[in-house]
Amino acid sequence: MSVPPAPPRRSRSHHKPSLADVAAAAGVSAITASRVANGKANVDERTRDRVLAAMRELGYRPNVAARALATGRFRSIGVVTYSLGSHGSAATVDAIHEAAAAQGCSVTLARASSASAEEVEQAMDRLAHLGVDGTVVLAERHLAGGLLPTLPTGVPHVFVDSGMPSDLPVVDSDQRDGARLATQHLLDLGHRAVHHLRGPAVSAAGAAREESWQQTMTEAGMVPPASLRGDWTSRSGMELATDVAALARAGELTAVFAGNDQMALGLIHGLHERGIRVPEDVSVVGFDDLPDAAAYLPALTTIRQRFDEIGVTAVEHLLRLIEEPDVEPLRTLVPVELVVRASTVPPG
Amino acid sequence: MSVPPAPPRRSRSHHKPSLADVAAAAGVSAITASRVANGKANVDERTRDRVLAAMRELGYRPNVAARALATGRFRSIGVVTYSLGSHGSAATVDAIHEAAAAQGCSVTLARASSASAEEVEQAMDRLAHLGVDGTVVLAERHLAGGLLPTLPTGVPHVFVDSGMPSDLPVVDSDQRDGARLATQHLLDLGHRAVHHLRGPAVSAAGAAREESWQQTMTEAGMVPPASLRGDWTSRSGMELATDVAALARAGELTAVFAGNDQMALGLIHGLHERGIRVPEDVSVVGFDDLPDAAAYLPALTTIRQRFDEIGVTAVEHLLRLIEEPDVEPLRTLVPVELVVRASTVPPG
DNA sequence: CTGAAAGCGCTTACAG
DNA sequence: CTGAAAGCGCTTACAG
Repeated sequence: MSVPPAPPRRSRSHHKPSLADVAAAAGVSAITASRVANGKANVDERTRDRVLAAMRELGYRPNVAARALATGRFRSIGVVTYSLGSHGSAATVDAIHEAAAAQGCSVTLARASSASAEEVEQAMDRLAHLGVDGTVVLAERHLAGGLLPTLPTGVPHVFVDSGMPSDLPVVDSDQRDGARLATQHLLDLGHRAVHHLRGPAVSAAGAAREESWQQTMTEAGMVPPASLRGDWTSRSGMELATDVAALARAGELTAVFAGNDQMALGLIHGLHERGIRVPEDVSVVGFDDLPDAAAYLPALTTIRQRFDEIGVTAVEHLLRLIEEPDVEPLRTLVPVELVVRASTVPPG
Repeated sequence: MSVPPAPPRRSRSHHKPSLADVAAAAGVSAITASRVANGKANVDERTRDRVLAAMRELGYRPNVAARALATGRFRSIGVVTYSLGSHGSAATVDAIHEAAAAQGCSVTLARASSASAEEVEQAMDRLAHLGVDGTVVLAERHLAGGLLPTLPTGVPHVFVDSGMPSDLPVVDSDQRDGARLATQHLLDLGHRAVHHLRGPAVSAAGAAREESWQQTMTEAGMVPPASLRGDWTSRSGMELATDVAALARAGELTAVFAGNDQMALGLIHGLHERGIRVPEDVSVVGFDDLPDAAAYLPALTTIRQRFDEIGVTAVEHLLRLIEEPDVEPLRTLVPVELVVRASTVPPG
């Protein structure tokens, strides 16, 4: 008497279980299983339990591709970024990611490997292929501006940290207020010769900080001197120390508002090498409040940016735009804060 | 005489054009259009040009969800990370992203908001739902170890920067060699009392560096003193300065190998506050070579990690595992390098 | 070199 | 509260 071959046990096979497998195991239709998978209310409690048990038993995972294809929504947002190298962009991406996850959205990265408009454009193009419901773009003005005409249509965008035209949704730190705070702090300390070490020409944030520094000086009755131009790196700060040292020795400079913490750090290093002490001879204020700013020598007085809030706000805006494409685009300015430490004192 | 209404021009509608639209516009079948979209060779050149032109004209973008559903491949890799806060993880993610993009893969982030094993596990679970072909996990040993039993099956994983069991694919800096290099550098300078400021207990990298420091000391005929324990932050380095200063004053310490640059920075700050000079009184070596390490005061001697190469290698391994699931898992040690700057000198 | 047909796994109205 | 049927947009053998 021959033993009949065991029937193939489909639902136990090594193939990833589908909703249909779950449904079969639970003795319901795929559509009911789908309802359970999506947490819909209109399912009998006992049915739900059976389906849930089947899912657990089979190790069911929904197939996002199928879901996306059926719904037309990817539940994913894209982030275009030049690089994660700067603390600001890394922290912002971190916050974006957290906020997106809280909304059940995943985050897909698209990186523009160089700072050229084409690169950013290509990155966005890739994203458009990648299946996202919207994107947040971390980029400087010239980049974002250059790619405006070619933005992939169909999905909404939110811009962070850039000086985009006012009819576009933008989230940014209150750059102008930060620069005002920094400059006024130095002025309040009694400095009259407050110089500015600005960021690269292409940076909208750099431009805003410089303008606000100028304005603050002017309103205080001072003539703002020519600003020095760095490129955000500590190396550029070190190099600029030559000029700053000369000005300081000539008595034309007692304080510097650096466009960011890294340049401030480099500047302090360079001044030290030339025998000029911070803060005794020159006071320095930065911008960003990097995680280690309090550990610099001297501990750095700076403007704190709320990268976390920028990220959260950007996601909030983007999600609203995804839901209601016709809603008015918002511009949000995230407040900054002056953090006084040891690098600023009254002029000697 | 009434004008007949214009026929609806489907292919020009605001709806996203599908491959079928492209095919219709080009006068070919969808399958031929698909071949062109995927760059297959077996298409007549003139046919290809027609299809390409139609794609351009319609602004066609492939629907990744549909493609993934049909092929079973997402062309996307997941990255599980605790946070992008540290330069190391941000730089690694950056490199992963670049390498993945070069292979036509997108990168999806999954963030474990706390350093608990459950969090990392949940993050991986989310990724499994998110549709990735594999994941690279940036996590400390205890985390990765704790979640081993529950790793989502079906997709391969590569671990970075963690002390996983040897049968798992791991990519990591050569931590032991780095610690040896740092310690030996101090020894070669003539220091005998080389202390170690180690990372948190849970860190596999921290443990490896400590062990290698101990071994190097022992092999040089020295008895390694008790190490001090920080948590990677510059703040913890500042706090540990109290103990280090006491040891230095007692003549029991002339050099410190700090587990990372941030702790080194904080330590130097704390020592300075207590009137102990680096490098005149105490030499300090870090680990990482952060972008600003050369701008610290003094410029920091440290061990350079090649985060870019770690990321690239991790992607390489993962992609191979995706292609051939049965391939032997590899462990790769990425070389590190000693960078000598101003924070180390012979003992006074 | 080109195409007709089936199917990937899910959800969405529409019924009942 | 539950289900049958169609369809999301693409690709994959299989023919020719």
